[in-house]
Amino acid sequence: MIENLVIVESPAKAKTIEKFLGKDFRVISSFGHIRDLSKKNLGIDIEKNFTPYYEIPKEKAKVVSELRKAAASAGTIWIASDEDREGEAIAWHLACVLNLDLSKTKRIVFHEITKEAIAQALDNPRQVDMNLVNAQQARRILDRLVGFEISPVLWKKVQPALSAGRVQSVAVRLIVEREREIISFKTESSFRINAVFNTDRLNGKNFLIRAEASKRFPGEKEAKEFLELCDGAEFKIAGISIKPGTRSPAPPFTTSTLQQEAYRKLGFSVAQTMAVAQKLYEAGKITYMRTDSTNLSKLALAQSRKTIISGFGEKYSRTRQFRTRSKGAQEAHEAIRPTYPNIVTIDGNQNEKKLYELIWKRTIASQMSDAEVEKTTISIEMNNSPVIFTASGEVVKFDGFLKVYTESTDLENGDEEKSIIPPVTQGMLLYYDNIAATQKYTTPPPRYTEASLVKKLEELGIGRPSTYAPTISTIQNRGYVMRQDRQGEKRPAKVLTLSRGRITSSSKTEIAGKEKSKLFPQNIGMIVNDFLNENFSEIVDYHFTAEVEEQFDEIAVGNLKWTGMLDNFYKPFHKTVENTLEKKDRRTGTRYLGNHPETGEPVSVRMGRFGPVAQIGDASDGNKPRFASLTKNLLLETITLEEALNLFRLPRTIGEYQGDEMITGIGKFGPYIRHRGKFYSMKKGVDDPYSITAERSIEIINEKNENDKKKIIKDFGDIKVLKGRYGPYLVKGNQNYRLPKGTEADKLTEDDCIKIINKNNKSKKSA
DNA sequence: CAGTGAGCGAGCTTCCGCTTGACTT
Repeated sequence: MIENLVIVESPAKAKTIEKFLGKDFRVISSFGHIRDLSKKNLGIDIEKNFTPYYEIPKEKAKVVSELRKAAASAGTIWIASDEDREGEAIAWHLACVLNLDLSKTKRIVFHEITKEAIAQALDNPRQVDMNLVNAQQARRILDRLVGFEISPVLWKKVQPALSAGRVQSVAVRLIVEREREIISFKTESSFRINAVFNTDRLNGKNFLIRAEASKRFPGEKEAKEFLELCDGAEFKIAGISIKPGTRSPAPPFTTSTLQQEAYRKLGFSVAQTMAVAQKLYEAGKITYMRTDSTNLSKLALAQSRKTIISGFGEKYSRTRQFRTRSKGAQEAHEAIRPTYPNIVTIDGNQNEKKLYELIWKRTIASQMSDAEVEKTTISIEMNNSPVIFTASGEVVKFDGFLKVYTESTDLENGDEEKSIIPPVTQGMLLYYDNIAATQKYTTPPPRYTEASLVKKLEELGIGRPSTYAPTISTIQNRGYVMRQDRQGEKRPAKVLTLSRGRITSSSKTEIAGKEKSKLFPQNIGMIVNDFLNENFSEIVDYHFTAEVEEQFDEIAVGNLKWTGMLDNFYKPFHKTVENTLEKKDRRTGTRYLGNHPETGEPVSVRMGRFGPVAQIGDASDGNKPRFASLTKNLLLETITLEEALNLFRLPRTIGEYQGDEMITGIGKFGPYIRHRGKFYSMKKGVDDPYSITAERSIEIINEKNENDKKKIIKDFGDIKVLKGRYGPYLVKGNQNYRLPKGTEADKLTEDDCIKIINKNNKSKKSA
């Protein structure tokens, strides 16, 4: 018998809290929600006023039985789930499942994990707030209705196993619409003028000033004319402005900003960031990593202050509390921060160390003084043109928080060069050293990265800290979008240079459209998006979540009945579902591209059973049509007749090697050469299946065979011991097997291998 | 790891938000 049982959501939190409480307390965790709507059917009885059917999912059975056992032998039960809508629902489900009397159940919330805060919580128990619980039920049921009524429409009208939802469908929409902006973007170019001035005509002891003209010139001709003007011009400093300014630190991390910075500074994917943060949290090194709050506890503020003063001095400390600005924030947790701000570095693997350091810097910087800067701008006028040149520079007078941390931006920064401006005076004459007119192209809006998509979703109030990473995974798993690279294309950029009275012309090549790990919409994503836009515009509207959230808030304060709210939503929504099922055609994304230049047969593209496909000819003519799959980066929406016809040139025979044919093609994993039934991948960016020579192909085949030979540690015919990425492993047929820990691979006999394989097969079956 | 594109038709797929393991080519 335990006197007191406290139930929290997270086991790591349970562990810490238990330390603060005496022997009369036991703290256990529910591991999040313990019940959910039944997975079979809809899980909601719509006729009976949206009565939900809750079930304890299989994977929660063990936790629940342990909770029941603990509850049965406890004196007082305190439910300390998080202080937000979901936490309140967890408290209610716990009370239901553990057969607790709601009027007697003690509901408490911790605002920070300190002895005083916990004592204060225990002194102020309240009851479960049913209005808040009902707001959660409305949220949950609405999401189920949207997801489970629209997805089956997609199975019928587009393709099986697809999905739609309040969050994921908007995420896809953002990516598709951005892609279309990029597709329709018209690149233009103009000439930018950059000058290097001398303070002295002679090349003696002087200063250089870099400045840019306020005007850009549309074409080469205009740029050249301006340079000619510059050659005869007198340049004079017309004005100097020195402005003091301050820069302030960014607020401490939330889930979303951590994901963005970890991507920008460390190159982590959203899922990777969360996995590493989870490890740090479990080790007690940082506070909870799924939060929308920028709030820091009093303890954290005090400790940060102490750390800053002892490390950098009093001058660098400025205690601040940041207001959380994001839409729909529920602030059940603190910002993400080091548990002990005085600990600068930690033990752990490289990624853990790097992420911890980032969190430490961000937290500490947020509690430091503003930086003081001095921005100098000088304007340089010409006596024969109204064009003004400006040079600007920034000098940091006091570094403040910059001593430890600067936030990165998403923009590919580059050409804006901030230099130190030399001591000059108004009216001073300057002499050009050189003036260059460089062709600059406009760039389309950037594609989303995983992290910038999270940022956008957060701005729209769509999704929660616990779902950002899973949502990004879902839309990739469904094939709606993919993380891809693009090599980019070369394009010429003209440069005209004026130096010593002469204008020379040259051209440099730059790479445009190079992309690394960006989110690209896939054909099926675009088809589904268009279908949803056309038929369910309300659901994929960017404001839909915000609007229903307002109603959930009304339910939470008791101003709105949750069943009535659902009824208002469901009636017209369900009608739309039925109408769409009844009246709309299947959507295949078919486009007719034109006729074959030789045979005159129609050429079209569409979404086929196995993905996007190009087709020559028509089955109704009695002839058999020819088919070819679209390659990865081709879109049904933009493919041209030429590109479609090109697809039919593969696979092709390019010659013989050792008496057998070599055939090139493009498969699921890119361009390949097939020889004697084996596939050899071509090198990305080097080889091209349309133009590769027989000699080069033989080179690739030999290289791959050599490498495969090196991988073999032991060869028993059917069974082999190979060297893999994670160390040695076994192969039999097309099955891989792990070796037991501590096995010496090079001493294995065939019998040993058979034993390992049999053992592995057995344990797989029993699992 | 890499073909496919006729059709038959049963049975399956799916949401968002809270939490961690268990599992690894």
